[in-house]
Amino acid sequence: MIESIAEVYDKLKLHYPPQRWWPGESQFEVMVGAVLTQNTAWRNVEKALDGLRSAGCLSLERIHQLLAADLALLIRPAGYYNLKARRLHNLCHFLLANGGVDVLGEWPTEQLRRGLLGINGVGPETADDILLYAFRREVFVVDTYTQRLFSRIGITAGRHDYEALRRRVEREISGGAPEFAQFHALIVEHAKMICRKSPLCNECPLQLECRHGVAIASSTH
DNA sequence: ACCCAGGGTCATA
DNA sequence: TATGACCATGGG
Repeated sequence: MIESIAEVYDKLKLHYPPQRWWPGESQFEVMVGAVLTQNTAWRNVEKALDGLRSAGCLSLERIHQLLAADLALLIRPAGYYNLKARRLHNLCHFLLANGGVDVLGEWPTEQLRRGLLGINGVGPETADDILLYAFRREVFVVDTYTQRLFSRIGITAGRHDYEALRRRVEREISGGAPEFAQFHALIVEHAKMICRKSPLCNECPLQLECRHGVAIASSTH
């Protein structure tokens, strides 16, 4: 039986290679990816990012200038393109209205987090993606995989409670931003593995999320 | 033909 | 506070 969050991290590190996660040419590209990947497979996000790049539009100024309709066309493979075009514009507006990415880099983490959450289209996970992977702040990202995993193991009582879980991981895992990033990446890697290869509890690689013989890979299984 | 993916907002009750 | 509808493409 798994008892602590640190124990989960240790097991994941033992069974999977170190993950290189969220490669991006710039902080801004990471932020764009964070919006585009909302409820969307990453491979589709890559297509959209490539589209923006090859159009020479993967920059704060260019996206800000684009008409929503044109932007939507460029990010079409990422899905929800009309919605996400608006959200990207909202993000750009926030960045420009506050002096740009470098100036925001000087903000304290809590202030920056509140600012990001104030953007229409940026919720808790997207904000924390940006804080951790674009600004390298000591913030852990709680995504649906994380919630499902911890809920199954019995670490959480199965409640949503995003903030509580985030704080708890940040308190129990030491090492700061690099460790938070690695932990999050390993959770996603693990989720992909069990989803494809071992949907059943008894076959899962780590015997990690086993509980009452129920599959964890998908809530609908 | 279905299921779901590295969510978030808004309208209802 | 808590559900439900909605957004939409692409791969399994």
